[in-house]
Amino acid sequence: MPVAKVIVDVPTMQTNRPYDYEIPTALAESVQPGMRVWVPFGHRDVAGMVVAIDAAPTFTGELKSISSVLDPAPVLNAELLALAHWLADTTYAFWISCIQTMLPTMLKVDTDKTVTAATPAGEAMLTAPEVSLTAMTDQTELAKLLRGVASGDLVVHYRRHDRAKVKTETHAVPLLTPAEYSKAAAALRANATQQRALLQTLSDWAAAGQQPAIAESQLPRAPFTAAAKRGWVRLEEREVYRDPYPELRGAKLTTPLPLTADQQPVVATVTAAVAARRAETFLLEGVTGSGKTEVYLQIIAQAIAAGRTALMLVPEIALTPQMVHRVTGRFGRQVAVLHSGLSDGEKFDEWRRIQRGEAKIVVGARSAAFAPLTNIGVFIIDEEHETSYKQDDAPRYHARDVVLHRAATFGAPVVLGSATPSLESRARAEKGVYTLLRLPERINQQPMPPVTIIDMRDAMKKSGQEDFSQELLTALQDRVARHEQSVLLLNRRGFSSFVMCRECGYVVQCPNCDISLTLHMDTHTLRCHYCGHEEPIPHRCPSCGSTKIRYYGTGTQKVEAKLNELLPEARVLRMDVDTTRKKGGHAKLLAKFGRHEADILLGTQMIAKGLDFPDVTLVGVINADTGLGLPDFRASERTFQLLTQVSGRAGRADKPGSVIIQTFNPDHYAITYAKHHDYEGFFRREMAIRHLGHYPPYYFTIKLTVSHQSAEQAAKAIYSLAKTLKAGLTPAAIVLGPTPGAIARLKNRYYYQIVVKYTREPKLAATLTQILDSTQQSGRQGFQVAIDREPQSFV
DNA sequence: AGCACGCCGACT
DNA sequence: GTCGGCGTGCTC
Repeated sequence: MPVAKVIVDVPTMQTNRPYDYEIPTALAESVQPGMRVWVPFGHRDVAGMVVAIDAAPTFTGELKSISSVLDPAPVLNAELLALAHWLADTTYAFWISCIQTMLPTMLKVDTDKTVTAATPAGEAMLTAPEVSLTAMTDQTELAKLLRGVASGDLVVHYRRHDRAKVKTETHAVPLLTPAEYSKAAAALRANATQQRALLQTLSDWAAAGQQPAIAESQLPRAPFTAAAKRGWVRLEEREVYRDPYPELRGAKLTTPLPLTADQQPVVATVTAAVAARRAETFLLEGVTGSGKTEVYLQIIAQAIAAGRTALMLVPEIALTPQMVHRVTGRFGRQVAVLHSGLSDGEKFDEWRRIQRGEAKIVVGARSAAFAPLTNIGVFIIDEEHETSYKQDDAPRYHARDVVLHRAATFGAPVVLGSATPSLESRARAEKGVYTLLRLPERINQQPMPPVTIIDMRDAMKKSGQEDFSQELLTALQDRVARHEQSVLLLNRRGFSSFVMCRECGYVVQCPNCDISLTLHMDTHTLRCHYCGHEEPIPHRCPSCGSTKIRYYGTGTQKVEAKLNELLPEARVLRMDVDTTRKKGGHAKLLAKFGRHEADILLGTQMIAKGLDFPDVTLVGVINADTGLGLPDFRASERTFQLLTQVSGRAGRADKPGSVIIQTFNPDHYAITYAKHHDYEGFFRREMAIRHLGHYPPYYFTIKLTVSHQSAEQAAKAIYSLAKTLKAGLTPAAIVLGPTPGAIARLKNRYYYQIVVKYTREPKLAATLTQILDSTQQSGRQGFQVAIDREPQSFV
């Protein structure tokens, strides 16, 4: 007797495995792996996912039966089901959580718990025939209802409501001939203007053989329903897709641009791998403006021509209309776009277009790595170094790993593109694991803009300004006078979280770890998140003795005000989380700047990515240092990447551009290599440092976090966890901590963590699984354990 | 996550 | 004597 293996929607360690269910004869034909089902579980009903159909149960007890099937066809195919299993294994996340992240939100089943009256006494307890307990906030009311359940006066129901709403439009199917319509019109009363207009419209549609949506007629719905009753027309509900980019439709498709001598071999090499169905990974190192996007588009075109599909990932922030326009402009409606700016309905519809094979190209942010494309011919990850490809919460996956895994199953090449590849990827290219491809020249042979480094230690003394050097102010003034535009980057990473001397640029370091200390305002101390070292906040600089040592950080609002004061004639556009919160706010601001309605675009990180304005001839970086001060071994890498990227924004068209970088650390290698646009130089230097410090890419890393409402409980748990962990490790592994989390208390929970650096640990996976299991058993009292492989940061 | 089962304090 | 507190264990 066949049984369904079901992963139930109960995200706990104990239930993180398939449960056997009998398939009722009525459903024997319809139940398939990849379908969502509704099953009895314990004392209630829950949603679940069928992951397999087996010939016989492994469970020896009495089986329960599947109550109902929620999907007419599987929502996950065999490849994606296997991917979910692999994802759960590699990220230590619950299987069901992985399944849910792979599906659009609209396919998540909402369960609602309600009560209805079973007796007259029960009726008296309820304000409505059916009362929901899920949304109940009033605790005394809830207690009252639960007593009613206990006494038998009320009965509990578990209702599921599917969010998956398909949008429909009403279409009109004309049933008469034009001649018959004019006859009907003639029979109308003289004042029936609306009916007459409707008959005319229907007659036109009948003549043209059309069955359009009634909305197109500009007539109200009422006359249509009346007409349907008279047999003049039949109304049909037809499914439509919610189109996130209606404005892009109807435009003529762009044609491929001629390739440069650099681009051509890149396209040829990758398309050869596509044709050979070879799962080779290419690292495409191309400077800003070297025409990477055109290369991607032509590779995609080749894959589509070969009858295959293509998946392209871009960072969320780069999914501007500009970018979407380039891809849809080339491939039209074959493209599906997936990103967080879409409504749930739009995402669901794009997802269904992909699943049905109607969209063959997917462009999307991180989670688009799970797009239900079949027969994928090529994978592309643009700006491959971007940290947003790693998800911060469970399942803690990296989109790059997901793509590489899928590429192996499809036998398809992967292109990782970046002007500043992550050290991990560049090192793999060095070792021959990836194939390195280069686009060293900008597309129109333009030189990279000259970069001037301003030493703020001197500049502050001269100008008396802490945010603006005289050089930067003069340059800005000059651009305003010439009606050219400027971009000003305020590097906000690490806002106020570290302590630096304004006199000499000294940042307080840990004596044991070669890493800057983090400010903890709750305890007024500086702490090291690697080894747990702690010291009081100094009042004098330990290096030069100055008293100008303070928390470092500055805000966009403050800088904007300063700018208005110093350059009153300049029109400033501020772009940060506050001004772009609204949907489309980001795009609106950029469009405004593009229309030349401002002289200076002032913003954080988000202005560094994917924007291309021909009239920008000056890029200024107000504070290049903030990233450097972070207690993060990737601080130099991130600073270099940011500075290089933002520098590439100056003078992309016919006007030459220049870059001014203000810093308190003018001699830091991340800044000097960025000045010379020297990625390779930076790579060698940083690799040497990583080697010495036993950091990635020489070592793998894993972070374990324990949290609990009680600080003592959490601390106790992390030490016992550390003991178990160390028992499963070889002596070669380096264990950092336990230390308190960067934010020791979050939402009234206390966090402790351990970081392990290792190269080869055969027992590590088993040990981690064991840790997860044991903390769940003993941890009934609210322990949470999180495992993060290759965390973005150690803090 | 829910929910029941089961063993100890302040009430009708 | 009981009602009910929430610790512990299970859900095919």
